[in-house]
Amino acid sequence: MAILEAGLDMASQLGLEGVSIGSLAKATSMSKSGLFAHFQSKENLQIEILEYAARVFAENVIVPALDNKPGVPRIKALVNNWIEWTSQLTGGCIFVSASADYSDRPGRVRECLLRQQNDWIDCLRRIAQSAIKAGAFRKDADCEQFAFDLYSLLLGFHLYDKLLDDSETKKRQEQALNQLVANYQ
Amino acid sequence: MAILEAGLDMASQLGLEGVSIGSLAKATSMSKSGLFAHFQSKENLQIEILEYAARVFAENVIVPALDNKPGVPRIKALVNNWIEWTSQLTGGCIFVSASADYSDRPGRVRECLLRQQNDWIDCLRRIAQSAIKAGAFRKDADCEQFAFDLYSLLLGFHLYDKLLDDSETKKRQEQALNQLVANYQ
DNA sequence: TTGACAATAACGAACGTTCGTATTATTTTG
DNA sequence: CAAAATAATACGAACGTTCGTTATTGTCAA
Repeated sequence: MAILEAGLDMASQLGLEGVSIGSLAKATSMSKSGLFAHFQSKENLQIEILEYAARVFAENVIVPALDNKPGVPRIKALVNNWIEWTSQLTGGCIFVSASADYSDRPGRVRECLLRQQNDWIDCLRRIAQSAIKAGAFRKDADCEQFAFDLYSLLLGFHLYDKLLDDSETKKRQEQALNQLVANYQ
Repeated sequence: MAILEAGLDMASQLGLEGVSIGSLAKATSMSKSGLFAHFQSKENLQIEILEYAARVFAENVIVPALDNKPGVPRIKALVNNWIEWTSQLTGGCIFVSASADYSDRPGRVRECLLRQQNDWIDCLRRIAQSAIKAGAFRKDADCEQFAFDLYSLLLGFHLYDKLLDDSETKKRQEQALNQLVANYQ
C-alpha cells in the first residue's frame, strides 16, 4: 500500500506520533478526508503503519538471514540486514524510535509494538538456539542473554550511526559483534 | 527551576516534542503566556530542558560515580547511577528518547543534544582510561570501543526495562556488564 | 524617607494554523 | 445503475505565538 509506505517513511523521520493525517495526505497527493476514510482513527493508522513495517522487516531482514546456515553466518547476515534496513529508512528504525516514544504511553499502539518487540527478541533467541544446534555456540549458551546482548549492540549502532557522525561506527559494530560471538563459542 | 523540572518529567514521558506550552503551563499552574515569557520560543524551552537535564545528570550520575576508585567499582557505580536516573524519570532517560526523536530533525535542539551525547561518550571513554591507569584494564584496551560497548548495554537495558516487562532484565544487565568488563581485563 | 520611575513577572484574550474527526457530496469503477 | 473510493466542507480543540495590561519589586533623586 502506497499510503503505508509513505507513512512508514514519515514515521521514521518524525516518529509515529509525528505522522499527521494532513501531512500524510499531502505526501500522497490525497485529500485529508479521502485518506482518513481508509483508517478510521489516527490510532488505526499508526497500528497499520507498524504492522506494515513489521511485514517489510520480516521480508527484508529476517527471511533472507534464515537462508544462511545456522551459526555465525546467519547471525552476521541478520545484523547486516538490520543495518541495511535502518539505513533505508530516512530517520532510522521505526521500532527503535517507537520503543522510546511509547515506553510510557499506554494504548493499543503500545500493545502492538510490545508484541512485535517480543517477537523480534524471540527471533534473536531462536537464532542463538540454531547456533547451538549447529555446534557454533557452546551447548550451555544462554540464548536469552544472547538476544539481549545482540539487540543492545544494534541499539548502540543505531544511536551512533543516526545521531553522531562517527565514521568508525561500522568498525565499532563489527568488533563488538566479533567479541559477542566469541563470548558464546 | 520548577518549570524545567516539570518540563523534564513531561519530556521523559512524551518526548521533547510532546511538551506543549499549554500543558506545561497547566502542570505548573501558570498561564500559557506567563510561562512562554520565560523562554521566547518552544525551541528555547526544549533546549533549556535538555540543559537542565544534563545538569541533573552530571550531578546524580557522573559526579558520584567519580567518587569511586577507578576501574570496576567506578564503572559499576556509573551504571547503577544511570539506571537509578532512568528509573526516576517517569518515561525513561530523556537523552535516549531525544536521540531517537532528533536523529533526523535538524535544528538547534539536535545540535545541543549532539554536543551532550559526545560529552557523555567522552565521559565513558575517560572512565575506561582511568581503568587502564589503575591497572584494572589491559594497557592496550580500546577505550573508544569500551564507550560504544557500555553505552549499547545501557540502551539495551533501557529498552527492556521500559518497554518489555522482563523481570530478569536487571540480571541480564549485570551479566552483560560482567562479561563486558572481563573482555577488557 | 519618600515619591517617581523603570524593570520584571504573570496575566487573560486573541491571533492564525493545524490537529483529528464527522458529515455530506462527488467522482470513479465494476 | 449500484457500490466503492475519494473529495469537499466544517467542527471543536489544541497548537505556538503576540498583544496589551496589571501587580510586584527594585532604584534613585528629591
